[in-house]
Amino acid sequence: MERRPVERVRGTQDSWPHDAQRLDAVRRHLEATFASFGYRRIDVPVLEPAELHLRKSGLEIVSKLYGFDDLGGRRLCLRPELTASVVRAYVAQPAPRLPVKVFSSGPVFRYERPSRGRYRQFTQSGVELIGPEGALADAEVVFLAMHALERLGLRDYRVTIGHIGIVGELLAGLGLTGRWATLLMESLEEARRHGLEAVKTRLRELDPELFDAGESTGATEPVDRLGGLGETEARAVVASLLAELGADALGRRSLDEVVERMVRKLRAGPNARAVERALAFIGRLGALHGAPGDVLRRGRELLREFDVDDAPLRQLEESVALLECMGAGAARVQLDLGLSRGLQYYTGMVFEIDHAGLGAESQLCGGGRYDDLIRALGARYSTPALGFAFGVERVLLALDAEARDVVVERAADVFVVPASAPHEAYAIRVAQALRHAALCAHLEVGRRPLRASLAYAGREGFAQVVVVGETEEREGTIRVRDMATGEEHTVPLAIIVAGASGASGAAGDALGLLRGNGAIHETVHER
RNA sequence: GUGGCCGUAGCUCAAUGGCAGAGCACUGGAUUGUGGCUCCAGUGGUUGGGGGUUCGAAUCCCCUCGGUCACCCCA
Repeated sequence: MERRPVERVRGTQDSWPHDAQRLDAVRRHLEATFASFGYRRIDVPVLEPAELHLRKSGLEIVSKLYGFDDLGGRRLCLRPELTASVVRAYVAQPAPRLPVKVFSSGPVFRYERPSRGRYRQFTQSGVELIGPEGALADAEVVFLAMHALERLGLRDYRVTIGHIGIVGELLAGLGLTGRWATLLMESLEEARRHGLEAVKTRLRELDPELFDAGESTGATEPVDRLGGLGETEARAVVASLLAELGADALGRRSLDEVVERMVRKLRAGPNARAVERALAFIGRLGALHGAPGDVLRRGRELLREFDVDDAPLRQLEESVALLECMGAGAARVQLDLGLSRGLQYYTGMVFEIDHAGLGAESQLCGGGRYDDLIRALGARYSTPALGFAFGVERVLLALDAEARDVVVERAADVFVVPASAPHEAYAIRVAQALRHAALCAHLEVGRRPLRASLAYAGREGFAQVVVVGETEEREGTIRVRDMATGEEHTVPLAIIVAGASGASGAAGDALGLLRGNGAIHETVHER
């Protein structure tokens, strides 16, 4: 038989009661805030068809998907986030009336290299708001996320807001769609962090043909070297040119293949120019970050220069103004027009919340607007929507970083000890009576010497211990020991029983004694 | 995914090529129905795992698993 212990799966955690309670307390605080804004819980599966997350999530998520085939040969995955599942649920059964305001919490999975604050299984808690469009909805969702942190007592966080729609307008204006639009969207984040040259290098590797065509023809002077020729004519021209050069140069490729490639390449001029122009814009846009007023002003200038519709920027401006109304001032909020986020379903406002005390994994929350996702997941209609999710473990780390406590409320604990074996039955009755009176009664089941039980109760921090033995059983009483003072009182069991069914006077006194002045506010804090 | 550091008792750590140890914790006793202090005794280790070098490896080398830090990316 194998003796070695079975190891925990990499990137997962065991949370013993102390930590599990803290996590649960944070999650409940977040959910209470969501509820206070009118959101209600929705539960969705941890297990989903892999396709759900392959459709619109983007390479980043897809490459980290915990996927597998089940016994029926279905391609499944452990969900990497909550939004897609909630939207899937909505598409399957749309609510009769909009808006839909739901929150969900639970484990999500990403196959990454683990480190502090980054786990393969972690807990997300977030909201989705389906229905409303416009700046007020954007602002309220961001404010909700901020307010949730405020209510936990956090102060050292910062919100960064951007808007994917700005690049979207530009690409649409340049007629860029499909693969290139996606590639360029992805480049925004890269440009922001590593500069435009890094983006160009990557794109050149990805599609040297198209890109070099743009470079060689010159970005300022686009040339469609096939003029207005139709497809058939163009191919004929290219084929005849090749014939003049001699077909030997063609190598193993068939003539048709080569002709098609060349036609495509020669036609690449305008497209490549569009890419160039988009990149120039993206490079400039990615550099726009900082205080809202400043960024908005520079953003307007950039859009005018490139002749791009400034509707997204105006909406962003409105959201910032509304956030200010809500009390979320510029001290906490900054704009970053290069912010694009890894999930590709975002279409409009996007935001992140970071905490200064967390080092490399500083992001507490991420979200944004995903107006196309509902259609992308199969609905025949399109519905605007937005949402965000917190990383609950990271919120916990942030609380630690700010030396904040999480308050866990619970009933008082009482330790019930039979003084000797013959009185175990009576001790059981006593414990049950205490439980009926809304106390947490821990029965000593170890059958160890009384002093060992008391030593244990002392170390464990029980405020009150109930000892019952021969005398107590005969008299129908319990002996209550205050562990802090060593004082003991004898209380008739009948009073406790009466107290359980709404009592006053003596019963109230007795229960107050056991509770040590009512419910204990246990402060749980890891140091 | 790339690079660095770490892994010895439940916990914190010592032992740098020569008998695997200490403190705390845990269990029992001194004290038969009364804890915290004190004293005595005890349990607990394939030194993360596998292979190699060596008369001899916790120690040196290789592989691997796990953790962690910085990148990358994200919650």
